[in-house]
Amino acid sequence: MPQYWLIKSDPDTYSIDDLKREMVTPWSGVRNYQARNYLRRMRPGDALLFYHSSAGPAAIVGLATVAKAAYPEPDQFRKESKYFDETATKEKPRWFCPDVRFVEKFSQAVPIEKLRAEKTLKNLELLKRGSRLSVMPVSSQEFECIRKMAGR
DNA sequence: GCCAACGTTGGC
DNA sequence: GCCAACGTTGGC
Repeated sequence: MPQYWLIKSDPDTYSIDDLKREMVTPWSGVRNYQARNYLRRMRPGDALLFYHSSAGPAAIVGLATVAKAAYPEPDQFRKESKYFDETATKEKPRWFCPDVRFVEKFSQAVPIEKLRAEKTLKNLELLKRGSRLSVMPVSSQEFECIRKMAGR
């Protein structure tokens, strides 16, 4: 059974359009342990809701899928990277990233305001007070609800 | 740009 | 191991 997840990205840094152009990208740069643990649980074929944060209006803007299970993230070893982590070693990597593949960009994005108005989504991690997790699981019911809201 | 909420760091 | 200070996130 595929699992469902939501991944956040600041579109000024990396948008759904960037993913559409690249098609596949390593989901690197996550530096939060809970989010990392979720990334490590992802399996090829899992479905990903792509969320744009910080941009007016914040919204779920499309779908992606896991192309490759998480592996040690290269940036943690690269001194010149902003994600360099001197505590990480090749023997004991600290951070992991899956490869993510573009699936579709919604013709109508689902803004956070509409998500909040939906009863089915009342427990969605994204909507919890002060939620800052950038990777989170989504139930199949929540996933289907959001897909319907996007007109799919 | 503001600011509340949160995770991390580091002194003790 | 506590907790204050700090930096970051993210909605508005």
